[in-house]
Formats: sequence, structure tokens, C-alpha cells
Amino acid sequence: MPSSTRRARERARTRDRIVEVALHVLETEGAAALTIRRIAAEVEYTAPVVYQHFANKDALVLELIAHGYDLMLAQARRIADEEPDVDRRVLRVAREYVRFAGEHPSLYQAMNDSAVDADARRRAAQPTVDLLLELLTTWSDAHGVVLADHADACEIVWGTLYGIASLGHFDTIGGQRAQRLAEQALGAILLGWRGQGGG
Amino acid sequence: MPSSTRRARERARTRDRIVEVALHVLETEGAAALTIRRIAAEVEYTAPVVYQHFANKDALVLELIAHGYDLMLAQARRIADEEPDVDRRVLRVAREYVRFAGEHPSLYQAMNDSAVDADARRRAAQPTVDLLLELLTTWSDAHGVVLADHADACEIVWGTLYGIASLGHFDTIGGQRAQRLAEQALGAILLGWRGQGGG
DNA sequence: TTAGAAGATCTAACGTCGTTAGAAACGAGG
DNA sequence: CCTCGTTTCTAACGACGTTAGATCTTCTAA
Repeated sequence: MPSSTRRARERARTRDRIVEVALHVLETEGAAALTIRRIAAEVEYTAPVVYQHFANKDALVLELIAHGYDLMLAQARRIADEEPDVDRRVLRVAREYVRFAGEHPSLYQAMNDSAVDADARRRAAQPTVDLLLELLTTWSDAHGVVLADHADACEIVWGTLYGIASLGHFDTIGGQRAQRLAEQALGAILLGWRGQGGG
Repeated sequence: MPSSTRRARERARTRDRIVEVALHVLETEGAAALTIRRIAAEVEYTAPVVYQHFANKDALVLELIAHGYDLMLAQARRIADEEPDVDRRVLRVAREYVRFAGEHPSLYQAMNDSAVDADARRRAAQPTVDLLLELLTTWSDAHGVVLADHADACEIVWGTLYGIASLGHFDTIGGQRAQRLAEQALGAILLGWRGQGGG
């Protein structure tokens, strides 16, 4: 068994630890604490080793973002799978989105930080957006609602959730209220789409 | 005439020029280019002068944010005043919000940058939020719609606009489409609120 | 008219950041 | 044992926000 495979294994292990530690620092101390030197110290290396695994800080942050969407997507799927009612399914997934934003504020903010390349962010979000599109399609089918454009409808809901979830970070609003608001907003939108021919 | 008043005038003038130049750099070259040294160079001073007028960079950025909301509020009022129809008034103001976000992308992103103190940002936004609340109140009165909670409704619309406007910064969506989406979203929400007793 | 106070501005530096070059240490193979 | 490739470290670069202290200007008052 060539020792090069063990080398590769160790390399991968270190890479994983970097991501793990970076996520931990981000979530517990916020974006300002997430520095290369801090991450290196946390995995008991010096700063330059990080660059052996990531081209630059942005690449590392993008990995955290991807991880964030993986988490969010998993939770959303869990909710979607356990709720049989089509309407409540959408509402509960919406609420879950906002709950996630409240439970992982710094990670969520990183996932939507305009300093990070927009296209890369969107790519990371795409699978979750796709799930939403799926939910909306089955919803409109179930009610015989003909949406003018499914993609438009999906973007509207995605944007709405994002905006309302962001409100939760204000002290005057808070995560709980944001969850309620998201549910109300989606309730109103879906009702509106049923009310007419979804335009 | 004491010369101290001229001193004060010159001081104020320099302060204004700093804000002016900072805004220009932000809008034309983005947040990454907005550094204290850059601003100082632009007004033909050295960096420390800036600190004679602003406690720190955040304070300066907050002033830019406040200016941004002033602009946005003025435009929104203009639209609101010239549109007699209650429904179209809300929709057009919504579209204007998103248009503003598309016309001043970097400024708009600064206005919602989570790195800036959330409460201060909210305070800067408050007058614009108040206008929105006003619009929604006259809208619900005009249609005899009893909203469960006007403040909730306002936050929902505010959050929705913010989220959909942010979508416009993705290449795959763009400002034009975001404007349409915002109008559609608000159309659906308002229709939903009319459809039932606004809960 | 000039001494000194008050204010404006500059130079120089500190500590931190992301990032890179090059030296040193380490491991495996001949 | 010695060499080679890899891993890791030290040291540094340039840029950032920010501050201390010196210098230079301008006004006031004797």
C-alpha cells in the first residue's frame, strides 16, 4: 500500500479540519473573527498551510457557504417529506428557512454577503432553489393554479424568504417574529395566486 | 465678524466634500475601493484628517447610508404623490424601490451590509419604512381590508422588497426582471390580503 | 508688532489583515 | 547514509483602520 495514499488521506483530513474549525469560529464569534491566522491557530498550524488547501480566503468561505446550503437543504427536505398537506408544506418549509437564518445568523449572513462572488453564491444556493421550485410546482398542480411563469414564482418566494429572514436579525424584530411574518407573507402570496390566474 | 465662523464654515465644507467623494467612490468603484486613504487623497488631504470629521469609518459609512435612504425616500414620495390610484401607488413605489437598488447597487448593498450596526441601519431606514406603513394604511382603508396588524404587514412588504431587490444583483436575474418580480410579488400579497381578513 | 494660544495638517508608526517567497525540517527510497 | 520530494515554518510585503506627536498656520491680545 503506497504511502502516498496515506499522505493524501492526511491532507484531506487537515482540509476537513480547517473547514470544520472555520465554521465553528464563524458561527460562534462572527465574520469579523474569521481570519486565516485564527483558523490556522485553531488547527495548530501556521497561516500559510491554509493556502495549501484553499486558493484564498474567498474559496474557503465559499466552502462554508456551500456547507450552509447543504444543511438548509437537508432540513427543508426533512420538513417537506414529513408534511403531506401541500399548502402547509410550503408554509412550513418557509418557516424552516427563516428558522435556519435565526439559528445560524453569521453563517446565513455569509451565505448572502455581497462581498462574496454573486454567481458562486447562487450556484451554491441552486439545489435549494430547485427544491422550492419543485414545491411550488406540486402546489400549483394540486390547486389547478396556472402560474404565469414557474421560475418567476420561485424567485419571488425565494427573494421574499430571504428578505424576511434578514429582518430577523434586527433587535426590534427577532427570529420568532420573522418566522411568523414569513408564514404570513407566503400565505398571502399563495392566496393571491389562487385568487387570480397567477400573474 | 469672528473668524471662528469662517473656520466652522470651512470645516463643514470639508466634511461635506468627504461625504460627497466617499459616495462617489462607493458608487463608481464599489465598497472595496472605499478606504480612508483613498477618500483623503480624493479631497487632497492625508488620512488622519478624515478622523477630524468622523469618529471612524463606520460613522462615515453610516452617513452614506443615511444619504441613500434620503434619496430613496425622496423618490418614493415623488411617485406616491403623483399616483392617485391606491393600488397602483403601492405597486409603483415597490418598483421604484427595486429600481433604486439597481441604479445604486453599491450604495444599496452598503445600506444593507450586515457588517454595519443593524440598529443604526434600521434607524436610517425608519422614515422610509414609515412612508410604506402610511401607504399600506391608506390602501387597506380604501379597500375596507382589516389587516391583522399594520406593523406586521409593513415589515412583510419591506422585507419582501428588500429580498427581491437583492435578487437583481445576480447576473441571471438582473434589475429589470427584479422590478417586474417585485410588482408581481406585491400584487399577489395585496390580492391575498383582500382575499381574506388579512392574517 | 510680536508672543503665545489654538487650530489644522502632516509624518510616522502600530497592530492587523490576506498573501507569498524562501528557508528549514521531515519522511520515504535507493 | 544520503538524497529527493513534501510539508511546514519564518519572515516579509503591501494595504488596511487608526493614533500619537511634531510641525506649520492662523488668530488673539498685550
